[in-house]
Amino acid sequence: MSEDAIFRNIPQFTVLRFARYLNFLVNLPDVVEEISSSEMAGIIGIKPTQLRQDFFTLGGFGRQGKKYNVRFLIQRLGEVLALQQPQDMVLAGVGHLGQAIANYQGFERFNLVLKGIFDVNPKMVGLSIRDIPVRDLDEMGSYIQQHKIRIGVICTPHHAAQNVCDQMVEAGVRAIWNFSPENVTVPEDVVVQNENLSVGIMNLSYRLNRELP
Amino acid sequence: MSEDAIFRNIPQFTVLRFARYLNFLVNLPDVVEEISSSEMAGIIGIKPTQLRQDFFTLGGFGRQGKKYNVRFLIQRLGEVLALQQPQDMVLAGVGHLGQAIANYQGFERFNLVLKGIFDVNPKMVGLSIRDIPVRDLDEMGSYIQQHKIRIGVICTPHHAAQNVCDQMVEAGVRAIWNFSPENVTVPEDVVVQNENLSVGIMNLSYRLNRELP
DNA sequence: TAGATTGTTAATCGATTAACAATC
DNA sequence: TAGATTGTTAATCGATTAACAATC
Repeated sequence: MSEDAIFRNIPQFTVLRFARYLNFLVNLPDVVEEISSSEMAGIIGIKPTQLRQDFFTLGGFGRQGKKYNVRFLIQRLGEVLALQQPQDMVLAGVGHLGQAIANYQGFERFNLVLKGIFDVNPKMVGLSIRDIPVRDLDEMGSYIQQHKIRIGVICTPHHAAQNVCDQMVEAGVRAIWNFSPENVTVPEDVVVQNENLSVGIMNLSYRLNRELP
Repeated sequence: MSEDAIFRNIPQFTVLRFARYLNFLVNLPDVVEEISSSEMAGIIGIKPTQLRQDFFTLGGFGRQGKKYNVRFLIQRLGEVLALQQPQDMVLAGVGHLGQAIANYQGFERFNLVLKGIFDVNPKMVGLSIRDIPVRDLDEMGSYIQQHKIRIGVICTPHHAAQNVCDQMVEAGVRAIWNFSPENVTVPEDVVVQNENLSVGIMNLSYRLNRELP
């Protein structure tokens, strides 16, 4: 069985939790060298058994009787989530949300690097965000091709989202991270992750009003 | 059976999809008066059967042989998600992400109204975002009590998140929407929704590199 | 050895899908 | 009536949990 084979068919909710585990682990103080399934699960808010079952999909991350080694865990989860090699991203739409994403420091720690920023607004074009120049949207396609970018972030308003998405895909992007409220559609060989902010707050409203005693 | 009773015990993934349905529906052009389960499911990217099963948890939203009425759907989903009455929010942390959330226009459409904005940085205090003054964090507790705010949004850096969360809960907040990478902990009678941005992009990285052909 | 801990299987629980009846 | 559509049950599928063996 190839290395790659064991990465296939991990349950989708397990992948999501892998990301949460990794995020938790990298934020741990350096002095913490090992951690048990129950400590970790407790803080994240799940059952220890679920965490161990998750790790079991990959053949187990530890040894019976011993806690998990934090550095090993971080390294292995990064491998599973394909974060070992740097991956470049472009971002379109420099509104408030686009600026916030472009300024977010957290991605580089996972080898995700924002390379190009694009907007249609001439007032924005020419400015820089963290030393990355904002370019005209017309240049996006050729930039993506030239730099072989595979990840595109959409922060445009609703009405522009599908068009920008199409341009990204046309130019070679294979993963779309969509922050607009629009449900963009893509070909089968492209993945989309919708990060619609309203969904989160509506879910919270339900839980606050309907689940709480 | 009381009106409220039928809102209890809706499967958690169904609630999340209710939010997605509602978001989709409010973005529809006004001329669209009715829509079928297969049209809607196709655009959202799920099976029509799942959508109908979701609606069935509430006793069904339509009638056999007829498409769904868009206005009725919007009204009913708003009811289920407890968005009928306006709900006030406070936000702490006016970094890039905090500013983006404070400027986001999309929430008001769901009756979610940002009332108070707070930060520790004296350079920020006194400024206004969309006519809402930024106040000193020290004033947050009494503001929450005075205005009986039940929803708190955390956009602070990692190290301040738990402290800010505690202050919010202490003052009476019952729902925390947390955008910091920290896993904040709350008492049992408070709900938290973590909106960690890194989790989304890590999941996308997995799907791009491990699931795509 | 005793206690703590993870690995692993099997049981349970919940979510999704298929099928078709009911209705327009 | 025929075709389109949703309502609803039952079957399937997948995710979570419990239990305990294995190991340190």
